[in-house]
Amino acid sequence: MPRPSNTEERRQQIVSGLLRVMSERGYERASVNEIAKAAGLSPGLVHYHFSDKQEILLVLVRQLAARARERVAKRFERLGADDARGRIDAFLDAFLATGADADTSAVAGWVTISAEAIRQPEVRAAYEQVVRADLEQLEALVAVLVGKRKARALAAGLFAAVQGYFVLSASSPGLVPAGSAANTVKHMAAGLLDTSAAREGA
Amino acid sequence: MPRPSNTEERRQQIVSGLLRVMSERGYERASVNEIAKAAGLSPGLVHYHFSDKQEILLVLVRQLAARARERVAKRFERLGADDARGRIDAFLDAFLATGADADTSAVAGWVTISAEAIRQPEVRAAYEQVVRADLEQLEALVAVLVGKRKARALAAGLFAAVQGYFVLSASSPGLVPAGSAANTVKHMAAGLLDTSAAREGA
Amino acid sequence: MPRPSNTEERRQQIVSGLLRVMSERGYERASVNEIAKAAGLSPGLVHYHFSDKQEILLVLVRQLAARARERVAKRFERLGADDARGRIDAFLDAFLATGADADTSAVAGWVTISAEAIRQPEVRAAYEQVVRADLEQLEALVAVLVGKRKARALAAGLFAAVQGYFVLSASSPGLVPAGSAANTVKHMAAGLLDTSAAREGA
Amino acid sequence: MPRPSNTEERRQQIVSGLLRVMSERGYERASVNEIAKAAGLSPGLVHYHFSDKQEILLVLVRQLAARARERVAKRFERLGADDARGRIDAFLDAFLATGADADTSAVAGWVTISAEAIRQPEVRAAYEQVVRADLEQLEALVAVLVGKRKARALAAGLFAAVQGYFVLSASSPGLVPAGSAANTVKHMAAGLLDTSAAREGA
DNA sequence: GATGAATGAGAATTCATTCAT
DNA sequence: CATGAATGAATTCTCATTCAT
Repeated sequence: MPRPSNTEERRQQIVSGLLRVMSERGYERASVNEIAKAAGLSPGLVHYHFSDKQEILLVLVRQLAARARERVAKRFERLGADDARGRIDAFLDAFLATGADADTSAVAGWVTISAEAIRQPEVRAAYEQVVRADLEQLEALVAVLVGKRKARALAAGLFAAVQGYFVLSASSPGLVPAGSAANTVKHMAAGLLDTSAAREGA
Repeated sequence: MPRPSNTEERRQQIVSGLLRVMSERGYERASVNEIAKAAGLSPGLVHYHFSDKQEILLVLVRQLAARARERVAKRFERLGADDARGRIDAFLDAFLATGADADTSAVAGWVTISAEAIRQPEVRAAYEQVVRADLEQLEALVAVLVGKRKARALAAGLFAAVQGYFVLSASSPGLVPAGSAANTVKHMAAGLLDTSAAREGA
Repeated sequence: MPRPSNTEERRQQIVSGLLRVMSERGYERASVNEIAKAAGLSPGLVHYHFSDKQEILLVLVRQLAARARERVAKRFERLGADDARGRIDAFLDAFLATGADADTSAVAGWVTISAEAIRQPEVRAAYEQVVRADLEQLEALVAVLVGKRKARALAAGLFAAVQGYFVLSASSPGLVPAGSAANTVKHMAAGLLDTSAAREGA
Repeated sequence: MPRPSNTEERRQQIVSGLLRVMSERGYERASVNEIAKAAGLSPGLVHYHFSDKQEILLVLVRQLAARARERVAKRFERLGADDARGRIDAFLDAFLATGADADTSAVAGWVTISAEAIRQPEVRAAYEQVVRADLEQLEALVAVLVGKRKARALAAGLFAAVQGYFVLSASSPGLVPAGSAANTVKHMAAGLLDTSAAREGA
């Protein structure tokens, strides 16, 4: 009679431990020992559940992305299926209203991940996959208003603004007026989409 | 007759070495040995010219910022002193026209620095200082058009978009339509500032 | 009614697992986890049936030796009890005809065991015991032809050649002409024993 | 004025340290720390002079082989260039007279290397290269007496006997009559080559 | 100024073994 | 008998920094 498996719970503890330590010390300096300590586990157990440190990071990438998607989905539920403008705002709110201001360590973690994606091919692959999915979702919403031709660039611009707020709020909190991020990006969206839509329509 | 000091040249070589190695391997994995090799110098000499690795990074932060300021200033020369809109576009072009598309390693280096700024207090201080200076410059330009009250938030939004393009182009090149960054942010600026200015003026 | 013991079967699975893994990775790198996996069992069970990793190795030593003895005995059955020359050839064939050419992993395992015997006293003891038994058997056969005085050294020489073929075929397959081992050692035996016997007889 | 390089001396110390420790504990259990201790150096220095543990082993393989070649060459000096039989005996003496009996740790090291060559591709490559060179040298000598057709197999047989003596003397000293190795293999050679030569000539 | 050898403190990772179930 | 989670020591390797020359 084997002991009931608690692997998923343990893996989750470890992933959370990585996020906690990483947001305080960066990925490289997040030693497996400290991750284990933060998770309340022994160091050896980390490598029992994960083949290496990078694998923990990859799970974290997907987990943070999944959380964001859930926030988006939850906001979408309250909106009509054809309210493209409302959905764009909801998308931006989902990322910035609770992302940049609220969950400091998730934002710090995400920015750290972005930087790691520059050189670690597997991290980059995971990062690109989730970014591509988000971008495509936003692009589809934008396309309703301005047409497919311009949608990709405009969506990228809005998404860049979101990512930029993450960076600035993690690296230089205090420089960005508190609570302004979501509103400002929604204004940007309005400016981009209304004038574009107008011109497009003309 | 003492030999003429080549300290400044050596320091520059080392800083450039750090940028090169860092853009390929990140800051933590940029070992002093590799920095020295990239600089064509011996490892020992690095510590003759810099007290520690972090000091090289701090110089690099200021150097990358100075280059950006120069690009801005050069573009300003061609514009009238009262052409606020032109100056905003010039500012954004200075960062994105040559920044995101051209100098890959500088962009990768800058994104890496942003992430390091999250935890290393001295890096954060240097980073914040240059970001604050840039932001204040942009804010002043924006204030001409929309008034001081809203300028900070709007400038922060535009600057966030710039930083976000850096991140995306470094971590996920290919997801952002090539060459679209500068134009999209200028459109954002137009949307933000024209509607704001209009409402402000009304 | 207790369930019927499958201990022997399990032990055999584990020993075979060790041989398989060891022939691919060596003894030290043959982790208990991999041995268990190769045996289709759980890691914990390995230590239920064996007190430690070395004990598995000791059983393997005796098992490989027993297999060789069986091959020798089987070949002896076809020969007259007084055909000393035939028996020597049969002995050599038993080791080399199927040993060096056929069962790659057994040969690799045996060579690995030889090396482990250099430092692990218990492995050495088991190894020496089986080597001594083989040597004494061969020595007795040789003694019939050349007398006791020279038998030990000549038997050792032939046995050394056998062991050497094992090493070469495991470490550098391709350097030894395929299929030549048994014949060459039988020629060696002929040369050694006939000239010795002649001189002895003279 | 840099400190004069002592790299070669250090590398030699480390290689000797590996041989010493390896002959007592095997390759896997020869920890870098102990190698360093045996070499009288700090652990970090080992990795300054060698990229990894395996590189030390590769140098050792070539060094042990070079020593054997030198012993062969020294013995050849005393012989006429056309004395093929004398040269074969000299070759065998060079390996066995001082090899198996005298330099215990070199023999133990070599046997250990043979076993490592089974799985580590780079070790195998280095091992095969030196074995091939030795074999070809012996084959050329043998070919003078028995013709090219049979030379390879006979040379391999004699070389196998040499390697087998190494294994037995390292793993089971006491089972081989002391001092008998060289003579026995020379008798084997005589038996093989004289009967072969006779038949060849007939 | 310059060199590159040297140090020693971590870092990730592996693994035999134990043990609760 | 059986499972597989858990432990903690050991190991290889990296690296900023120092220092003799």
